[in-house]
Amino acid sequence: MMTESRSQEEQEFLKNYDPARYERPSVTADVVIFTMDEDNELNVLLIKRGGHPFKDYWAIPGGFLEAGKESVDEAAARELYEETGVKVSDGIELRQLITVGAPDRDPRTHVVSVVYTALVPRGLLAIKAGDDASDARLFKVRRGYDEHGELSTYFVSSECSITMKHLAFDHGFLISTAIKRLQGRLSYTDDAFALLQDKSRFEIYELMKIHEAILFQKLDRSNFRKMFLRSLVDRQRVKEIGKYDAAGKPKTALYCYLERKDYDEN
Amino acid sequence: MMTESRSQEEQEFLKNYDPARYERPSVTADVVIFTMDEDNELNVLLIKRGGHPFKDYWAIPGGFLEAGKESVDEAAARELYEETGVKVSDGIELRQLITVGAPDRDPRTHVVSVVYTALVPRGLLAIKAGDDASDARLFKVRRGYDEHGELSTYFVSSECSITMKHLAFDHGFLISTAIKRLQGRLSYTDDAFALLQDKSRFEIYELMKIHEAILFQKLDRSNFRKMFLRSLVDRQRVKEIGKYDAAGKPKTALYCYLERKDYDEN
DNA sequence: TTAATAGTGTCTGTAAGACAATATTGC
DNA sequence: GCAATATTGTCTTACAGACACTATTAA
Repeated sequence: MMTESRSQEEQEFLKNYDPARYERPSVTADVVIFTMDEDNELNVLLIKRGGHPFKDYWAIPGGFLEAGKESVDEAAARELYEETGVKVSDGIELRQLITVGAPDRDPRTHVVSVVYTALVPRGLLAIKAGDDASDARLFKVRRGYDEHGELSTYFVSSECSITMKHLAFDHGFLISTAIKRLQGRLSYTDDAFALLQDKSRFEIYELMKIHEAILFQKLDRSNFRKMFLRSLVDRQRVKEIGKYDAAGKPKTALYCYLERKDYDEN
Repeated sequence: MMTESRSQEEQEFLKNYDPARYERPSVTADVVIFTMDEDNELNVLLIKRGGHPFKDYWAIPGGFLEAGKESVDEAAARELYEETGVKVSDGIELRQLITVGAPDRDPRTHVVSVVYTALVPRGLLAIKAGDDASDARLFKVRRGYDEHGELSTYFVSSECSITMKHLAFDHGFLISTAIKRLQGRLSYTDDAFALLQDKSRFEIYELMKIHEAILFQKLDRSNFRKMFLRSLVDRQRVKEIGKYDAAGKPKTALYCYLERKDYDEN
């Protein structure tokens, strides 16, 4: 990023620049946070809005960018931390999904939202409602037929079940987009590993459960295993770390994920 | 997008809402515009900045979002139209690429840029420099070894050759990201068709040249043909529209692209 | 004993990539 | 004529998906 001085003339220009000349929108960083629960189902974190607009509606966590102080990525990381206690520096996946900016999507003012997807292992989650929320909890993501016989996505917690359409703002659309992206990326990224309880110690079928949860579909054990051994073990994306117990008896094999430089960004 | 009233209380809240409470960043919509030239090379449209900052540097076209008046997508479409005379309503591909928002990427003020990729057939282009630009032209995108022996991307027009690093702001990074995304999407999207001179009347190898230009790599004619017939003709993405001339003699077969609902969005 | 989980093997169809052979076209 | 372009075919390897068979473990 080149921000060093380029000319005396430019310095002069900048001194006289008035940033208030143009009408500006607000910018938020929102995060669709996914995890896996004890039942091997895909979960999404929703907060119950404590204030207007959409008071008492469920929404994805997000907050306004503090202009001049932080980048949009940093705002997203901050939001993730505030809501879950998880830090990006801990190696959590936080990836840009889409930016939405229709003038009327927020009734207060023109809000441009930069939306991220985060994949967090359940064990690391310490969920707390931020100051703008009255509640925060995980919802199981399910696909099923609604009252009109249409296949649609809905969200289930211990206390309530809500449909995509009943979320605040356009958040139903955003989560739907996030799920489709997650499904599309599954075969050529390491997204599934990010949802493992322990990346350095897992069984094949643990990973398969994650694939199944994301795709909403049962997979063939034999074929998944073949894929795993070929695409991951043979290509050194993953290492076997022993399949015998202390007594030397064969046990279910354990594997360890090998971190790599990122291959899809930049 | 739900913006209808939800409660009397919320109406009251909105009446008293003061949008000036928070410091806001500026938002721009920038567009990386690709096309193919007569030499079957990938081209990108750059403008020469007419004012500070980065005066006289080459940059991708873009402009500030008019808050409250237009969506970010509309701002990008407007920018595309101003620079090339091409309208999204004419069926031009305009796709979100990435949003960048570091506080210091623009020396004037905190600018969040939502960056799009546009794929435009050469024949439709009517390039004109916008009011903030002193020049606008197409540059061939090439890969080659720089003075340090590093493989890098650079841009060549009839008059000058510039490297990625010498573009304004972080635009080198943005174009680089756009190219990688284009390459990655090539095999599972219809991006290549968007660059055809005439989608309803083209030869197989015309499409192959586009693939080659995007991948910076020669392809095997025989194998490309097989892929084309299997994945595109058999699956009705494309239709043969005759391989005989008026006299009934066999000619190079012509194909017609069949429009479809989008499969990657939503 | 049953049911669920874990692991292996087989068969088919499809597809990618390398490469050879043969037309056709435009200078 | 040559060179570039167009078309077809062969061969090998790889892999996805369907499915059958066998162990092992836990209730």
